[in-house]
Amino acid sequence: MPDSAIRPRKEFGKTIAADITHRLREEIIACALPPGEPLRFDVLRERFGASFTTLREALTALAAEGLVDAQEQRGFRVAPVSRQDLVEVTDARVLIEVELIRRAIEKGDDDWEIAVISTLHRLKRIEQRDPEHPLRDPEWKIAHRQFHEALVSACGSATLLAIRAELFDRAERYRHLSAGFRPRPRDKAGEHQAIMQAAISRNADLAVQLIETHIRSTSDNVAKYAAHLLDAE
Amino acid sequence: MPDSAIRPRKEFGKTIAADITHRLREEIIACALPPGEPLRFDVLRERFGASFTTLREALTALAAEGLVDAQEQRGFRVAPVSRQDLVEVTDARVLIEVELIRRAIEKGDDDWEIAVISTLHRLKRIEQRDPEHPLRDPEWKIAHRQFHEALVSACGSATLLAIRAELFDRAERYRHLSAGFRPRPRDKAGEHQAIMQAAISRNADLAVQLIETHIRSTSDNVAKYAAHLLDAE
DNA sequence: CCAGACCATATTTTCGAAAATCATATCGTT
DNA sequence: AACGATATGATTTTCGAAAATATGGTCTGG
Repeated sequence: MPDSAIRPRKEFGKTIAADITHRLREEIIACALPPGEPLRFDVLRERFGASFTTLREALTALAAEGLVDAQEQRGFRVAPVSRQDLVEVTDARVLIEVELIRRAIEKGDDDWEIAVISTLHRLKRIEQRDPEHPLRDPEWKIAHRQFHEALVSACGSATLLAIRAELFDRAERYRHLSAGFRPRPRDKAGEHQAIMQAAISRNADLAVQLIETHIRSTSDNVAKYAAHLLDAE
Repeated sequence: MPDSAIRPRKEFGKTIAADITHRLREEIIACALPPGEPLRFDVLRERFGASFTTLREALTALAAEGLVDAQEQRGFRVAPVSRQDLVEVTDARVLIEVELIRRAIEKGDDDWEIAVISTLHRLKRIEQRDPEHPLRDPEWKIAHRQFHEALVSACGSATLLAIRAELFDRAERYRHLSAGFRPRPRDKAGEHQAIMQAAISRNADLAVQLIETHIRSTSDNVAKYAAHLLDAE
């Protein structure tokens, strides 16, 4: 699926508003639209080719997700970043993800195991192609997300999965923020492998501990290498 | 502030869209708009006196909160209720509220104690006026919400407070759903008093246990007395 | 030189018409 | 009668103009 091809007006079956919401979300997470950036309608109108009201709907939805900051009567801007927000997002992620991993390990069936194993396999394959800059590869991003999603998918709560997904997005934006300044990725491949093994062997305590470390060390890395961006705002 | 007076076009400083979002949220939580009800624009347009696009923005925001169900190309409807959803909301609330109570008890200062005590006092005063039907009194609803909000307000995480608030709204809708069929309110006054005392005396374990019981028994009550509504859909 | 009022411009917000899409009824064919 | 295609009406979705509001600069009086 060549994304460079001319993009159809909208994806099949979807409203334009939903499509714009999706594209805006991607750009904000990737920091193509940097934190704090004012989102003026003229500019967005040109960039996304949609009308005022359609854009407004998309921005409102993203504001509810915490990726956009709505300032009444004064427009929208990309949600600013801060050290405090990074800490809150990290904390909330640990709280929820830990619980979901426990539930998934308890409830997961054969399909769950297969999903965990196959998404990790796919992730490793992509990492082999370009071991230096995984975060820049959009396929790696998708595969990484899908692996972590597969891990908790069997938890049994759509409500908590939706909350988890929002927090994951907000955290991923911080990862992108520091991506350009980080010297080298840690041994993520090894961490993911260990998490998978703990999950499949139903060792909940170990899986929980690994996940917590995984989340917190990523966050620490961001705080370290994006420090100048976090203190500026 | 007589709400029966002619409502101004919109509240001061707010956009019409934000105002409509607020009013729609209230009506959905109160089950004035019953679960599953289709939300057609003609009807809403007449009821709320706003245009298509403004309503659409409000509905999109509420969809992100889980109170409205957006069906692509086929409009919106009030989010349906189900036994499964009630269980998920209850579970998620316990997980988060328990954590927030712990943090608030650890971090709460004098202002927090004062807020907890005074919101409970206000709640008890309102209950004295009409001990039979507290849920029908809109002032009781507000006071009840403010007491529970005060309890966790000192937790230090705006992110988790926002998530908690959404879950509280969704749970309140279920309370309203069963309100008409419940024979008698339990001794809520006593429960709130006990929670307050545990919190103020910094007995985190006790407070956590009381809150969990409080949430779960409310949920059980809903499941019992609104059973016919939960299985229908 | 500063503070406040005023105007002009930029930007957001709202509206209803028009286009797109879906649901339903009707008809023709097997 | 059953089925599929098609037309018709109902409903949602999108658009750009128009109204409302904020912003920034200029002028005036102290």
